[in-house]
Amino acid sequence: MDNEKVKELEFSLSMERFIQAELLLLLKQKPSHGYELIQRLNDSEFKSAEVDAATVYRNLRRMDKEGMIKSQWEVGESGPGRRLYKLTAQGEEHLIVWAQYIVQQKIKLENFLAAYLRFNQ
Amino acid sequence: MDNEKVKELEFSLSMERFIQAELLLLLKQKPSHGYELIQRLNDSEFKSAEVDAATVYRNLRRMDKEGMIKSQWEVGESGPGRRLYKLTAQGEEHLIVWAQYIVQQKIKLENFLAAYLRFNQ
DNA sequence: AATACTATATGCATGTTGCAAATAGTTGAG
DNA sequence: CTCAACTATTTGCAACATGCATATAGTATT
Repeated sequence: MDNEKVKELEFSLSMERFIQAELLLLLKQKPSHGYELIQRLNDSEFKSAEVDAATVYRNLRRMDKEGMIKSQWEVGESGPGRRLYKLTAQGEEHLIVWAQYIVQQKIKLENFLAAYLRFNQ
Repeated sequence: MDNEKVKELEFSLSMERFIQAELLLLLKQKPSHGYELIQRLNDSEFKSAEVDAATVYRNLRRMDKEGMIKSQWEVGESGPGRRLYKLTAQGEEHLIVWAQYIVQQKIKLENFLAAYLRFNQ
């Protein structure tokens, strides 16, 4: 476990940018564009509330700039142009860090719930 | 499960105010003041990084104002004055909602990890 | 021509955090 | 006695992420 990198995430994030992890995973499964990712997010098992489109587009642009994903403008046969995103090698590594971080967060929640239940019975 | 109330939390929080849940639980276990709560948080099983004092004090004041906890100024035999916090009935209810919310978040993380592992093997 | 759907981007107010710094009483070391 | 360290709380500020609303624009349907 690369605890150093998990620490880096810990530093600036709580659970806020969880959407990034979701997007990276979806893009690992298959390249996609923003609009489609929004639909896939709303279908996926790991969603809670309806996602906000602006948040998705903004996070995609950020990850693009940071090199985790790369985009390519597509003028399809129909509909407006769209930006097709693909996961990069760097993004794949980042997803691993995310997974480690999420494991830790899950443990944290479990510890909380254990303490909560222990005290409630 | 009171999904309406869990929804309310969902609305404005991601995982940011998780510290509130931790504080409510600690105060349910026993009344405490801010400085002590910081130490208890750093000892507790459900902590991740070192907690920031300002964040603790601010959240305590907020929850005080909102009626989830109530404070009482104490001039001890030694050391500077301190604010002793106790959990209120309303706070106890709120903690239940938090626990429900945390269960949901935990499931969300598990679903993510399941999808991640499924795709990685 | 009007409406709906696909598709992306941006502005703005709001809320939370971390760090730093201010304040202040108490205790212990030299 | 004085300086440092510890207990204890508060406030200011910049940074950041989000949600909602809005703008833009191409395409398809009625």
